[in-house]
Amino acid sequence: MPTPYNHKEIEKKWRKYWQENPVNVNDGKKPKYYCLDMFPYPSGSGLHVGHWRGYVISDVWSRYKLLNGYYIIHPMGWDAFGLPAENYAIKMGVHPRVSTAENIATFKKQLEDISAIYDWDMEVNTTDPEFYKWTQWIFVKMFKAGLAYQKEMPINWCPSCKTGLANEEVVNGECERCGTPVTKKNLKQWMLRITKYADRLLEDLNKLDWPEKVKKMQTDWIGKSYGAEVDFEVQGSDKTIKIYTTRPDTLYGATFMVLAPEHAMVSELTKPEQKEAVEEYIQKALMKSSVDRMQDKEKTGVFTGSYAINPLTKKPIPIWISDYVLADYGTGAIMCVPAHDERDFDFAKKFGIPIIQVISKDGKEVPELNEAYTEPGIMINSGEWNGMDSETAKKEIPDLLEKMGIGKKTVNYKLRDWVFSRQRYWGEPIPIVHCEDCGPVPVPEEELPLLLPDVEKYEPTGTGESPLANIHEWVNTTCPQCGKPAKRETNTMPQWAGSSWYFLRYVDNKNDKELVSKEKAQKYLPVDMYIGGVEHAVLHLLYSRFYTKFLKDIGVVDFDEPFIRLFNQGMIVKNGAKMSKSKGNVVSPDDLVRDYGRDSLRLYELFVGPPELDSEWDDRGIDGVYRFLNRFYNLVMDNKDKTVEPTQEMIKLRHRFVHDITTRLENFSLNTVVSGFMEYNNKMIDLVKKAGGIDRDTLETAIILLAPFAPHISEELWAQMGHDTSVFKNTWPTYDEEMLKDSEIEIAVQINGKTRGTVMIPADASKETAINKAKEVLAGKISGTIIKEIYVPGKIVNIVVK
RNA sequence: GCGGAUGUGGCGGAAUUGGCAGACGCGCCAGACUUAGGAUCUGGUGGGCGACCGUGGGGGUUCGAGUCCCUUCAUCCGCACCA
Repeated sequence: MPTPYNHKEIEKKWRKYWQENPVNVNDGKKPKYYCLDMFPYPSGSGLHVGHWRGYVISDVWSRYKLLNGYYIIHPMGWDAFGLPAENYAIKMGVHPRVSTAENIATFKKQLEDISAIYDWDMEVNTTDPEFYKWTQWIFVKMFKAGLAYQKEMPINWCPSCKTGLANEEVVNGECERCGTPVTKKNLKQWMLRITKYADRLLEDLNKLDWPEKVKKMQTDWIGKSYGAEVDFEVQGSDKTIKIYTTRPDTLYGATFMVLAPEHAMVSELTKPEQKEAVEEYIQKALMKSSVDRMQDKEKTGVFTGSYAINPLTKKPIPIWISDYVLADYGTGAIMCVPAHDERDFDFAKKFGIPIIQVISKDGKEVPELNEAYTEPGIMINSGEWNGMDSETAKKEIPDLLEKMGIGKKTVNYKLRDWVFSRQRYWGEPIPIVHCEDCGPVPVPEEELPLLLPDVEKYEPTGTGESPLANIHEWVNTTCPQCGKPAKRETNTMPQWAGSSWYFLRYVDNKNDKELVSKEKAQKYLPVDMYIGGVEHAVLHLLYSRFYTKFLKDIGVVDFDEPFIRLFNQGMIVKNGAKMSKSKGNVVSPDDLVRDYGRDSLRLYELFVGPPELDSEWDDRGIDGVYRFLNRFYNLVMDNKDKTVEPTQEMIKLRHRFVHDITTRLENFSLNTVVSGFMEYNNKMIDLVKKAGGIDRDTLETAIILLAPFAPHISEELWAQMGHDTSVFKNTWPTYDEEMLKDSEIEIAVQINGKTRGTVMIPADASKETAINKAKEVLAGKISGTIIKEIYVPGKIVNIVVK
C-alpha cells in the first residue's frame, strides 16, 4: 500500500517555511532577472483558473531563473482605478476606495495561493496617492515638454460609460469596455502627443523579443505609409487643394477629387446651386455612428459644383464630397483614380465619372475594366511617363513633383494623438489649473499628489463634465502662476495612465523624492520577461513604450524599451468559451487547491496545453498530474534510504532527464515539460523494478528539476533526502552531451518508405552493416528487385524495390 | 475584403534539420487487491476480420511528408473605406 501524499500538510509546512526563510534573496552580487506579470484589476469576483495560468507560467520561469543564479524581481500590484469600482459605488454607495481595498485583500489572498515568489515589499497600487503622485508628475513633465495639450474636437464617446475614449479603446466601433456603439462628441480634451514618437515606436520594435503577432499589430496601428502631397488648383480661383496619395504614379488617371465632409474648404467650394444638397449630405454623414460608417461600404457622395485642375493633364476634374474620405488622415482630401483604386472605382461607377487607365499589365489598355487594377505595371496614358514601370515611378515621381512646384514626398501615420481625458470620477485628477490670464498652468511639482477629493455622487454627468466639477471648494483655487482665482481641471486620466509606468516603480516603491532612483533603475530595470494576455497588444503595451521613451528623454531612465521579452499566454476556455460569470463556466481554483493541492494545480495549469494557445479546461484532467505527484512522492520515499550504486543506465537516464526538461523549458514548451516529468518518472519506476532501487543522484536531480513547477513537494522531498536547506539553494542541474548518446541504437527498417520493422545496430555502423542487419530483419519480405538502399545514420534504413 | 493563427484517436495534446505518427495524460476495457471502490496496482486501448488505411479536402516534390510546395475548406483572432 503506497503512502498517501499529504499535500495539505506539506504545503502548509513549506509556505510557512518560505515566509520565514525567503528563497529569493538579493545578495548584491547575483545578476538580476526581472520577470513581470501584467498586474490585475482587482475585481470583486476574484480569480479563476484562467488567471492562474499566466501567474504560474511566470512563477515557474522566475524560479527556474532563480535556480540559475539570478536575483529575481517578481513583483505584483494593483491596477485599481477604473470603471467597475466606480459603477459599484454608484449602485451601492460604497466609496471606490473602500471597495477597491476589499477587492485587493481578496485578490491578494487568492494570489498567495499560487505560492509564487512574489516580493510583496514591492507591491504598488495605482490608486495610492503616493503612487499617483508620480502618474501626475509624468503628466506635468509631458505638459512642460509640449506633449500634453488641449484640443476641442469630435472624439469617440461612449454613451453608456459617459466618457470620451482613445482610438485604441474603440473596438469595431464599440466601446472596448462595455460594447456600446461609440458616438462622436465635440469636447475639449487633453491629448498626449504620442504621434511625435511614432517613428521611434515603430523602429524600436526591431529590438524586441516579442511575438511577431504583437509587433505586427503595433506596426499596423502606427500605420506608416509613404507617398506624396500634391496641390490641385481650383478652377477659376487662386485656391489650391492639397491631397495625399500613396500612388503618385497614377496621377495622370485622376479624374475626380473627394473631400471629407469635415474638410475646411467645403463651404467655399460649394456652388450656390449645390448648397442645399451638400449641406444635407454633410448633416447625414455626421449623424452616422462609427459602426454604420464602417458597415456602409456602399459609396455615397455629393458634387460641390466646383472643379480642380489635374496638374498633369490640365483637365478640369469635379470635386465631390464623400464620407469615405476621413477628415483626420492625410489632408482630408484625395485625388481619385478610379482605374486603380477599388473605392474610387465604385464611386466613379456609381456617379458616372470617367475612368482612365494609366497602369497596365502589359502596356495595353484593357477594353472594359470590371474592377480596379491595383497591381503594379507599365504606365500608359501618362505623357512622358509612358512605358515606365509603376513601382519605379512611385519612388521617382514625388521628387519630380517637388521640382515642378506642385507637390512633395510625405509620410503619414494612422496613429493619432492619445485622447487622455475621462469624464469620470475614479481616476487620477489631471494636475492642471485653468487661469483666465495664464491659461492652463500645471500644479507645481512639489504640491503633488493632487488628491482625488471625495464626492457625494459618483454619477457621470453625461454632459461631458466630470463629477468633480460639482465640488466647488475643490474646483475653485488660485493660479499657481499669478495667484488670481482659477479653476481646476476636472477631468481624470484614463486607466492606462498608471499602468503605463507601474513596472518602473516596483523596484523603488517607497521613494518619495523620485519616481525611481537612478541607482535602482540602473540596477534592476528594465523588465526582462513580461507575461500576460494578448489583449493589450496596442493599448497598454504601446502606451508603456511611449511613456518609457519619454522618461528616457527627460533622463529618468536610461533605456527606451520597457519590456525586452514578451510572452502572451493563451486563455483557458471552458466549453469553448472564455470563462465568465455570465456564461456560468468559471472554474474556481479554491476547491482544486483544497482537493488536489497547489502543486497539482500548478502542474495542471501547464499541462492543459501549449502555453501560447488557448486551452480547453477539463475538470478530470487534474487527476493525472495528481497521480504523477503521488507516484513520484512514493518513488522517492521508497528509495531515499537505499544505497544504490548508479548503473550506466541510471546515469544516462539522469542526463537525458536534465537535457529534456531544460530544453523544453528553454523553448517555453511547458506542457511537454510536465509530460516529460511523467515519462521519466515512469522510467525511474521501471528501473527500480528492474534494479531494486535507484541512485541518490538521480532522485535528487529529479527533485531539483521539479522544484520550479511543484515547489512544495520538492522542498519536502529534498528535506526527506536529508537536507536541511531549501531545494532552491541548489543550482539547476547540467548534463553532458556525451551521455545522451547510445552505442547501440534502434532504427526503423522500411520497404518503399513503409515501416516493416526495427533493428538494433551500433550507433556508428557503416551503411553496409546497417543495411545487412536490416535485411536480416526483413527476412523474406523483400519481393522484387532492389533498386536503391538508403541508410540515414541514426534514423532509418529504407529499401526501395520494384 | 486584407493579414495572421489553428486543424492529428472518444478527449487534451506529442512528434530537432522531412525519417518508426499518436509520446504524456484524461476517458474507456480487462484483471489484481478489497465488505466496498469514484482509492491503488497490473495489462490493453487510432481504424479495419484482413492484405492494408490513416494527421481537414484535393494535387505535387521525395526513397520517405503531420512536417516542404500549390490549391481548397472550416474555425478563431486582428485590421477594416488610412487613399
